[in-house]
Amino acid sequence: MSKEIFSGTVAARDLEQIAARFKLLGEPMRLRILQAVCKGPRSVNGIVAATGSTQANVSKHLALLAAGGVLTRKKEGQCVYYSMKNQLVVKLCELVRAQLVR
Amino acid sequence: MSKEIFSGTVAARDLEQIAARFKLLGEPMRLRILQAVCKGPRSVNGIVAATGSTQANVSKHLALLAAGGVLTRKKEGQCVYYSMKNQLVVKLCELVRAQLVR
DNA sequence: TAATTATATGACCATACAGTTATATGTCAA
DNA sequence: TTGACATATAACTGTATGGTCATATAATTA
Repeated sequence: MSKEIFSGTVAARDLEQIAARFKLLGEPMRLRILQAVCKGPRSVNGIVAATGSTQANVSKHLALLAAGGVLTRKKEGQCVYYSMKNQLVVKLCELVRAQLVR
Repeated sequence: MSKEIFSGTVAARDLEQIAARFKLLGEPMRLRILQAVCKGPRSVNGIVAATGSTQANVSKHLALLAAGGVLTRKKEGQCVYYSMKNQLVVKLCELVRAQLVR
C-alpha cells in the first residue's frame, strides 16, 4: 500500500517482525558473516575462515540467519553452502553505512 | 565511495557501528516509539500515551535512541520533545516491511 | 569397516538488557 | 515556598543470547 510505513497504523505483529529482522542484523559477527556470503554461495568452512570465528559459533549464527529468512541453505555432498536470500539486507547495510561515513 | 557496502573490505569498526544501529532498531517497543515520533516532535508524555508503556521505560528507550543518533532532544519548559534526526530509519523500516508483506 | 572431514547441536557460562518500582531532578503555578 | 507536573535515573529482576567446549550426525575416502 503506502510507501510510508509509519503513515498509517502498523500492526504490533508487523512491528515485531520488523524488529526481529533488525535484531538479526544487530550483531557484528553476523554482519561479518553476511559480508562473507554476499558475493555468492559460501561453505561453512569458508565462512569460518573468512570471519576468523569458530565453527560452532558460525554454525549457530548461520542457523539464525537462515531461520530468519536472510540466508538460504543448500547442501552439496558433505558441504553446506549458504547464500543471500535476496539483496535487501545488503541495501540496508549500504544505507546505514552511508550515513555513518557522512 | 562505492554503493556496494560489501564490495570492498569493511572495517570491523564500521561493521560494529552498523550493527549498533540495527540493534537499536531491533526492539518492538523502540519501533513503537519511532512510530509515535516520526510525524513530528512529540513530548515524552505523548509518547507514553501513544505506546501504552510506562514513563520510565519510554524514557530509557528515548535516551538510547537519542544517544544512538536516531532521535534529537529539545527541552521546552518542563516538557522534552523528541524528533527524528533524519528519515533514514523510517526508510529502513519501509524497506523491511515491504519485504514482509510480500 | 574404520578413519577423516564437514556441519550441527547440546550444555554451560557470562553478559547484556528490557521492564518495573521507587526516587531524584527540574519546571511551572499558586 | 509549597505543591503539582514532567522527565530522568538508580537499583533490581528475569530472561535472552553470544561464545566456548565437547559431542553428535552425516558424508566421503581408504
